[in-house]
Amino acid sequence: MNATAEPRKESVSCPMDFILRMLMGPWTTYILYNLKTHGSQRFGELKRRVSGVSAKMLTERLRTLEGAGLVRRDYEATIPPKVTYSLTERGHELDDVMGRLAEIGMRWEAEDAALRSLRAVELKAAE
Amino acid sequence: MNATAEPRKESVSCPMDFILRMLMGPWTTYILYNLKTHGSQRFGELKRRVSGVSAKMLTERLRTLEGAGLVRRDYEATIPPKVTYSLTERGHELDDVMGRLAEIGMRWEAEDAALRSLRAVELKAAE
DNA sequence: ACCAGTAGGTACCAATTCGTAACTTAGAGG
DNA sequence: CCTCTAAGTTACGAATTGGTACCTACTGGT
Repeated sequence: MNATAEPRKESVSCPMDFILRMLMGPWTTYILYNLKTHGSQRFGELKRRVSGVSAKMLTERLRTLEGAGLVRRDYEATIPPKVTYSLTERGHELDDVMGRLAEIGMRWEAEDAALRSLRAVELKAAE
Repeated sequence: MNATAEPRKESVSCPMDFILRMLMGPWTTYILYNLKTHGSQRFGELKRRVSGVSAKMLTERLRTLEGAGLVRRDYEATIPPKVTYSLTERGHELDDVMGRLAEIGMRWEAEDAALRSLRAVELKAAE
């Protein structure tokens, strides 16, 4: 975390920042989640599963993930081309952290929901 | 994600997506890191530490973090107003995960650097 | 002949994002 | 009286982003 005045843009420094920027790109979590739970998949298959994503975005995200070594791309130049994506070893290194994040996220969501309904009850009682 | 009428919002709702979207906002990791390592701080202090951030962004990020319950905002209406920010309990729940992420990020960075220099050496040897 | 599917690439377009600059409030110091 | 400060808020504007539409090449179905 360098202190002094720098055009921060490319003076990366925080390793968390880099990795989070990767994980959090538009559809990234959905893509990684699908690759993790459904295993190796073709482009179209993945696109259908991550419903709503455009081909452009999916391609771009997959290329980025490939560049970071999280995803492997296997290209078969058969006549309808067949491209298969899967998680690499490195991709699987995130399983643990992602699991914890998901767990925390769900817990917070539940806590917040409980708080909200509690407040709703109090409001009703106050009437 | 975005605008156009999505079927997605409530159907899948990856809890990780929510939490990552929070963590990854523009300056968020720097802010959380600073609050964690330097403890409770005033706005200006924080702004100086997270060098490069604009007041607008910092305010917006802090408000979001406050809304998510990760950060506490203590406002003293003294004449030059004094506003102090600190991590909440919930904010500290991320310490562990953030640490792991940072560790993984640094390891990957080191691995990549090693690979690059290895390749550089090979290139030189091939000449 | 025409359409669909496979895995994209490219051009364009609208919306969102983020930075900059100016304004605020009220007291303290000169 | 004038300016400075802290912690913002608001308005404006440029840049980035992500979607849509259209393009490739090839084959199998009707």
